[in-house]
Amino acid sequence: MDHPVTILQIAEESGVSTATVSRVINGTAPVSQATRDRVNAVIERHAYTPNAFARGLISRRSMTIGIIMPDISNPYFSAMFQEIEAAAQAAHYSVFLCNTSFRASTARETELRELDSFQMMLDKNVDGVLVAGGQADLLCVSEAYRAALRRLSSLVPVVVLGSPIDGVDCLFIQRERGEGVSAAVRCLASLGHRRIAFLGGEAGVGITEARLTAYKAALAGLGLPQDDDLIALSDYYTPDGCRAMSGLLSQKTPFTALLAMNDNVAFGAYRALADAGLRVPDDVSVISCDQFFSADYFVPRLTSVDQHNERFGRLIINALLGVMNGEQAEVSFTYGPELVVRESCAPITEEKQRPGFVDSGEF
Amino acid sequence: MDHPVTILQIAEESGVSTATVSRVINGTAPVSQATRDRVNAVIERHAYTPNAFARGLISRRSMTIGIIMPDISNPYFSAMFQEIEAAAQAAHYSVFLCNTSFRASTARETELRELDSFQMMLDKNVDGVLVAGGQADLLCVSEAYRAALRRLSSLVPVVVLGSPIDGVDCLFIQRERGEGVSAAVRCLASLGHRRIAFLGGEAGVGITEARLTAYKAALAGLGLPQDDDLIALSDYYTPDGCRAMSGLLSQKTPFTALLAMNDNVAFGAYRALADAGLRVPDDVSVISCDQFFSADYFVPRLTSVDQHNERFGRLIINALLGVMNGEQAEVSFTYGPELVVRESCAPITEEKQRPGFVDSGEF
DNA sequence: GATTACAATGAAAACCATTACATTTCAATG
DNA sequence: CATTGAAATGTAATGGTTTTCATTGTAATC
Repeated sequence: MDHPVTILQIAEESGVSTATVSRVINGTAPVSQATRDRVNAVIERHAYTPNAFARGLISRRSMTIGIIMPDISNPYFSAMFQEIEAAAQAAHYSVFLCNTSFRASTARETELRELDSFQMMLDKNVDGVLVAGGQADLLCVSEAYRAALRRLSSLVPVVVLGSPIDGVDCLFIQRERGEGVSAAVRCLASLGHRRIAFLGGEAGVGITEARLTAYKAALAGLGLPQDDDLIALSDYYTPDGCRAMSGLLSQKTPFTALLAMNDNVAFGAYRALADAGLRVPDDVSVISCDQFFSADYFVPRLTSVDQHNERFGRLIINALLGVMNGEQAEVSFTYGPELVVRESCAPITEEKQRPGFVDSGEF
Repeated sequence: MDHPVTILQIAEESGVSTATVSRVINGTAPVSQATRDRVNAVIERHAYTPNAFARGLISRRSMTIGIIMPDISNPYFSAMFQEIEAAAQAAHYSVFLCNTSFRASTARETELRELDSFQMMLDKNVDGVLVAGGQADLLCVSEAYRAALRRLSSLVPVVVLGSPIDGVDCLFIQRERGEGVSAAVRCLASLGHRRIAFLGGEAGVGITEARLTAYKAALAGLGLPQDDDLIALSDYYTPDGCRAMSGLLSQKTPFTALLAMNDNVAFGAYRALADAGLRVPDDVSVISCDQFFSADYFVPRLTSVDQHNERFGRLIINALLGVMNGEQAEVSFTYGPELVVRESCAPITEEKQRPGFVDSGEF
């Protein structure tokens, strides 16, 4: 590997001081056209790039934003990441991504990895940190986590997706998360469904609990029966959706419609339903709460709630950039969820009832 | 934001010199137990972390590896990324990810972004770069790209997925890419299929062309008819697969089986087939060349070639780590592709032939 | 013509950790 | 007891850039 060129060599070769070269590069002070041209020519010839370490040492800025996410292979997060990267680059920042959770890891491992990732952010001298969808969105946050977040946020601007934690100086961003579920339940109810199952998500996680609450409230509001046996939590991926659905089916509690946490879970549910010989929407209607990108290609096409995740991604990165600039911007996400009706829901009719799936109507 | 603690403050507060503190932190020279304890206590109390810039300035290492990938939202790449991140972290490196292409971007934009990303890698002072699936895998590489890659690789160790480019000092890793296709074609042929379509992928891209070549060779080897009308290239995503499939169907060229570039494309194909009222595998058999993770959940389950992409991800990151350590390791990927037979293929029978889909057998 | 203002440039300090080199201390060896 | 070697620690140089402060030169103003 060649030894990189330094600003001193550029300066000597251009017959100026390093200060002048620096000024040419950064435009921080006027430099005569002649000198500028001369220096630029030398820079060009050597393809010189200033040493980021030396720069950072003085400026105390790395022009890097850190993003902590559980799992980039999850479409929800990868879509968000792309928005974030694009917006960051537009502001001349690059992003440093840290994955904290793989599908197989335990909650404990995930927490440890997230705590590690905080330290990594400090090690990398990032100028700001975005924490999306980690421990912070747990209903119950450990003391260690709280302390780590407190320390992180005392050293660098931090934006967290989740509900505020006492004594931690971050910007906490929380979007409304129940509306979409309510709309979905209303939609199913309007088609005549009374026994609606809830599928996927993890107990104790903010988003899941919020949706569960909204689901129960919507059922109550519409006078529909509530049955804990119709709630099958698991996780956010396809195998989880399939497993949860199978479990629900083997339980024999009757239902005619289904609310899935996201398209992945719905995909798994389709699979389990097919295995059981049930058809969507003839036997079971399905709505997914979180549209990714492929709902339109499901067979049958999946009715899903578009939560405008890309827009939300842009919102949070801009919020972080704002905080980094010392702005005290108010953050509010005004795009309500939008139920996109496709083919996976049908009105309930007597003949469509699966044998054994009897809604006694006694609730 | 608090002003971070420096090594000098730690030194003063511990009553030693900065050199000693450094030795305590890095273990580079013996320090008496008493001093070590004292210093560590102070470090602990201040939660001191050495400044990465100052460190990097001296060590010339950032302990960061750069990864350039087209699209992290593509499961192929996100799975690879996770392997890479895990292996890198095990070696105490963190990864800096750079996405160069979004679904909507043009080839020209993508090339520019990839060139930019090279510069970003240099700006970030990464210790090594992995280039996966970009321009380098194009059959025809532009002169600008070649020059940029030459420069990059003269300054930092680089591993590229693709075929060697003259005068560029990288480690080029190329895996065998035709075997899987051959196996798939053989499988379909053994079921009696003679007219097999090829779906997805982009013309001019190494992986696509390699598979196309293998596809043609396999057909020829088995004495099956070749028909360019049965080749529908597009891109690597679900909408592309759907579009390509629709195009193929509207063309009316008869076929009874289908080779899809990957599971995304196959998913789109399923959709288009359903739209046309065709059933898998009764009317059309489908094999995907590149299994992601959800093949098992397709309805019907998708027969797909497992290319061991996770293993391959591990191989390339270890190759890069090797190159960074100055090893001249031989790289060879010994895991052949594995055809995982599921439900999407069926033997051809007269009665299953779709009306109008006649294999005249004249080829 | 003297004064002022500013453009253009350079010298040197600062940023913070690491490390080569120097010094001191102390135990072990003969 | 003198000598040797290693352990323990300190001093100061080093890395590459930015930036403050100082200096020179030049044009504008009265």
